[in-house]
Amino acid sequence: MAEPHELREKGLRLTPQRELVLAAVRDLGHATPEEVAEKVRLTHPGINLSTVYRNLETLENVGLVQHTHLGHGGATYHAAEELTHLHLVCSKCGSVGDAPIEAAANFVQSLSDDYGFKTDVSHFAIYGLCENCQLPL
Amino acid sequence: MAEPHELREKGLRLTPQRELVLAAVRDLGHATPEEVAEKVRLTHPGINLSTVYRNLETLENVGLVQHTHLGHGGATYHAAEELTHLHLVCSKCGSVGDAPIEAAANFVQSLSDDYGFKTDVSHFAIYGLCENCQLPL
DNA sequence: AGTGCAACTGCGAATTCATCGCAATTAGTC
DNA sequence: GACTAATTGCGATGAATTCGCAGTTGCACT
Repeated sequence: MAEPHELREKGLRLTPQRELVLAAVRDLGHATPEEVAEKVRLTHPGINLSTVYRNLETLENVGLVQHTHLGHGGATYHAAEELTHLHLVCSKCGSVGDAPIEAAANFVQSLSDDYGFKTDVSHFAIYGLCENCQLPL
Repeated sequence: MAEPHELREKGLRLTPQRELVLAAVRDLGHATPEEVAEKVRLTHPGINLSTVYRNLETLENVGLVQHTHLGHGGATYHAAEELTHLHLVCSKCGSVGDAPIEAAANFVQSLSDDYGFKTDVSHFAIYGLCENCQLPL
């Protein structure tokens, strides 16, 4: 069959490290580079952190993964196909909740209509207080 | 008269550095700590970066300034009274556009109704493509 | 299967950004 | 004018990310 691997289709070389990084991102949902490295090390202990960073960047360039800024400093990565939700980041407890993308549809539309701004929903993070953290102390 | 200084009203000591940091944030609209330091150095060359960081933190604690994450790593600070707009951050050119908060009112409301999530509009950054960067190459 | 080249990896060093400890200074109080 | 605690400067420290380079390895082409 010689079904070409998805990485090869993107013009990338197929290395164990690269496959594992992609798999880790898919498994983890969203994860920091550090977490990805940790996951990869389960099956490939020697992998270097630089390699993880470089592969995340490469995979992002070909559109297989994407990153989001969920607050503080670090970026978190997720698989590109998994763009079915918004991230609701709690500024207090740091939890990351989900909401369907449709919840933002009207908002996105009106930003486009009124300001010519095309909101990139995939790079979208929403800050606030989650339900739990609103409870009285 | 003896009109007490706004900083003293908040229980803070009135130092030249602190005043200048606050003034810089107000002048600059939004700025990184580094940019604030640069601005302050125009009139107070010796100011230390740590002092800027500490004062930004202090001023944030008493509610005179706030910070937002506009993307990459760094936080940007703005005066608290200037919370009248959303930040539309262009992922390509990095420009930061404005839109009135009301543009998000429905969206915020529905997140609250449907998910119990209280969106903190002041800490809100919206990623996407600005009008210019949508133009054909 | 063997060869060659460019892409990729590992590793350590270098950068960048933010925080911390401590001694000297200084604002505000009496 | 003197006292005390807050604040500053400065250098060290720490975390996160990037970079240079030499060695390795995928894969295209015999």
